[in-house]
Amino acid sequence: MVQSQGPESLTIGQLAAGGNVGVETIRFYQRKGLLDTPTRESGIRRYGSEDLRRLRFIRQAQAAGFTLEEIRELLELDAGEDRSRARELARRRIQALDAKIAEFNRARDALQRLATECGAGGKGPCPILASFDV
Amino acid sequence: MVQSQGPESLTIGQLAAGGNVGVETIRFYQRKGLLDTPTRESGIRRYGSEDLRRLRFIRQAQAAGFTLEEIRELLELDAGEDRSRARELARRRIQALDAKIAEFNRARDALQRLATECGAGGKGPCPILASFDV
DNA sequence: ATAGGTTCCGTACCATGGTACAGAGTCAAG
DNA sequence: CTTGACTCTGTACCATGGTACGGAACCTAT
Repeated sequence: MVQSQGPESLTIGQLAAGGNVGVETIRFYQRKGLLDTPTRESGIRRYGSEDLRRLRFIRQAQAAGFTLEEIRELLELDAGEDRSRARELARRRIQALDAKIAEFNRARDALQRLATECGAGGKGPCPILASFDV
Repeated sequence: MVQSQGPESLTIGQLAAGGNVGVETIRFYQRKGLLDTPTRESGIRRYGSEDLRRLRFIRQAQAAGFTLEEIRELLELDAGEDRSRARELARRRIQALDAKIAEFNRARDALQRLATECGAGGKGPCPILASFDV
């Protein structure tokens, strides 16, 4: 096992574990420009807590529905001066999220209806298609 | 222009238009077993309102987060007798939807925070990563 | 009867977000 | 000083959900 040398000197495997992703995913993000590839003093590259923070951000942002490409832009923006662009991206995404949340709630209702009707002890097939005919 | 002959005799193009998808998408769904491929009396296949209903169901179910594979199963179930299986799928999906809705709400809050902090007229970069550090 | 828009069928290609090697190098513990 | 775990680089492959295209057949209005 590779021994830890503090939070500022993680191997790629430790970084991956810390972000709950596979090593290959880290490399994939590096190729996409989402994480940078540190220079190496020895044969092995070392990562710090900032990398871990970025990695975790990526996963959060993904969960918020951002694409990797959008996340790449957000990461650039985080360092830059363009406040309006960041606000714009956030605003758009909030709208998309609101739409999705509403849609999911409608779907939830339809499924609830389905589960109820289907559980009502009747016989024959469940009216699956019908349960979505709003 | 191809003339309509009533709701029970749609061309693939009309079906596609009615379901708000492209013709190629219909064919794709046919290949995947989500829609069936009617026999043709003449050189051109004809579709009916039941096909349109299935097509619309597919889009609804997709919006509810079902994969095409799951949708295929739902469509089979709709005709069959296995009420418990359908209920099970619905139940699982409701749980997944609830989780997603909660996640999206959290993300929404983070983005709202970001937009606010970022819009507060300060100078320098927005604390994008920080806004997701819960 | 011919031109145009559709349809048919097969196959190829695309984006997104990874995942899986192979072969060589590195590193730490025993 | 070897062994075993881990890393590095490059390239290939995967699933999902489509989208595009070529060439032939078809169908309808003129």
